[in-house]
Amino acid sequence: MSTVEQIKQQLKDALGSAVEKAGLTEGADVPDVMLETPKNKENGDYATNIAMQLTKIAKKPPRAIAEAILGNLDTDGTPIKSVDIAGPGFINITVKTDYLGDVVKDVLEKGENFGRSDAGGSEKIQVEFVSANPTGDLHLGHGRGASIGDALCNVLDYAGYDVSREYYINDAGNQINNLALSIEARYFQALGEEREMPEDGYHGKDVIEIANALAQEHGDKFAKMPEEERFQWFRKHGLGIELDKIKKDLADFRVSFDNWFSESTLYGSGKIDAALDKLKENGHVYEEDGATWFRSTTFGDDKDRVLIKQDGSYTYLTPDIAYHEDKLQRGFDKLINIWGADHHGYIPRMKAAIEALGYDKDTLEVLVSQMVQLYKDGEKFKMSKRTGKAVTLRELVDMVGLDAVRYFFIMRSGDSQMDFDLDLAVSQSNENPVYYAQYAHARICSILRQADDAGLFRSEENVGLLQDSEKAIDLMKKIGDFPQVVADAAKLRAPHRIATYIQELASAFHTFYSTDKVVDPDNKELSEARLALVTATRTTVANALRLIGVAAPERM
RNA sequence: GUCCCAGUAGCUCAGCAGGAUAGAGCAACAGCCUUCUAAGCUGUCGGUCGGGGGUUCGAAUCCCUCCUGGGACGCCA
Repeated sequence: MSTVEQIKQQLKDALGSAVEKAGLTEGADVPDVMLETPKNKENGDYATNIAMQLTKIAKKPPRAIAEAILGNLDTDGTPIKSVDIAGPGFINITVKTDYLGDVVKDVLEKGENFGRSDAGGSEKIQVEFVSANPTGDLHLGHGRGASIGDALCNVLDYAGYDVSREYYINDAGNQINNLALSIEARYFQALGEEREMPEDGYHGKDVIEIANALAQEHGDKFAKMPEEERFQWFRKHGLGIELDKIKKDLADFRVSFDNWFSESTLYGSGKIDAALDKLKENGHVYEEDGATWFRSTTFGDDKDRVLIKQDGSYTYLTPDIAYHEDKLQRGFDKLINIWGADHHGYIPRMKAAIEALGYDKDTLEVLVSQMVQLYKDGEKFKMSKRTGKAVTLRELVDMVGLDAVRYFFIMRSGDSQMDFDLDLAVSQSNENPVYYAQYAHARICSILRQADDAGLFRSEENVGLLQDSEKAIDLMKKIGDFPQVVADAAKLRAPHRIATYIQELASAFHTFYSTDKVVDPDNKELSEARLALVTATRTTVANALRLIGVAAPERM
């Protein structure tokens, strides 16, 4: 339990027993004492609305209840410095600040593990994200999904969940056939023959490059090959190249996976039939118009869905159901999928399938990452120079830099559509929020270098001296919040909260820095204490930045 | 037409398992570098939380309805 959690628990215990002693509940269920942090500092360090919540049970006005609680509150041995009643009946609590030194010590002791908690109770969660079809380059939307997914996984892990990252490779469907046919057409074109692209072909430049390379390396070898053999060869080759490219793009984007799950393995293993059988046994499948249907409307979907088409092949849904069954059989308590906004209509049927397979529908959570729109010079920026189509992730990173891209994608909640301002992201100025936090880190590193030169080193002995400064107190409080921020971000699946916190933490530091001199050879003890604080700040900033995949530079 | 997401300061957005006087960054304006990095700090300006109803001690937050923007509605993936 973190230092701040311990304080809060003590406050809750003290308030809880005061409620009981005041005889306000008369055997009724006592609501949990909720502590919140008031927005306004004037209202103390913590506040509780317990008096208002008890109005129904105690049948008294909230202020009278609050007075009764305070009358029975035993503050001895608690961190409580003062309490008062405010507004409609809030109990505001101001806490003694001695514990803040422990926060600093805690950070220094835990280092890169400061912020970790066991809030998640080792719940086994699998997060599936990106999962772009291996038929072309990753684009902006995938980048946002990757940023959110990776940060969410980091946050879940830090908050004590047992997390597994997975990428589902759609390597079995029609789209791969189309890729093969597209390569084939481009290949013949490269040999100088007239060839039309297939109807649903991939017109991207990457396919042309693949075909040109084949023609250059192998000449007309494939033209002489039997059609089926050639097709299979192009299929396998194209898939391999596209997938390798995706893997490299993601690795360069600082995103990694525990497992790359191939859709095609579902076919050989009999898992698709097994899933279909299970749906049939549970009575959710029927035949109509020569097709096999899933009665997903039973579980709230708009309409029933086809599982096996008239031509005998599966729809996209069928192997996907088998895939989710496979995930659940692997023992995960919860599955989180991060999908692009264009797939959100798919959610009800997938949840229906989860339910039809006999699982609680809340076992699957789908987070939708909304559209990204690039802006440049105040206007929409759409076209990639290279392909004439959507801007790829790699191009975006080349334009604005990895840290800025990761930061911009994570600083907004995933379920808002976002405008990505290229000019702002590129600008190396105070307009760009990504530098604010990085600068705090670099500044601290600079202070530590200078302290080192001056022969001053951090010491935990006199951290009590830090309480002389209001700015230092605010900074320590902010640091102490970090474990809870991480736990909340994990629970609410809201990794963007880490970015919000980073801004607040950096702000608290910059404010402190502007007035409180750290390295001061004339005041050794205070310097040592402040060096301890500043080191703790650096650790916290670095840990938070690491969670969202942004670098913490030592110099800028 | 149905469903999903969004609508909060000039701009981009936080806040939304109900809480106090709605926040931040940028922009604008006024200050602060002989002192650890001014990519910084301090202050000012800026709001019918899309409109209208409702629920209650209390609503940006929950419910209904309408408006606007985006997306999805395939035996494609």
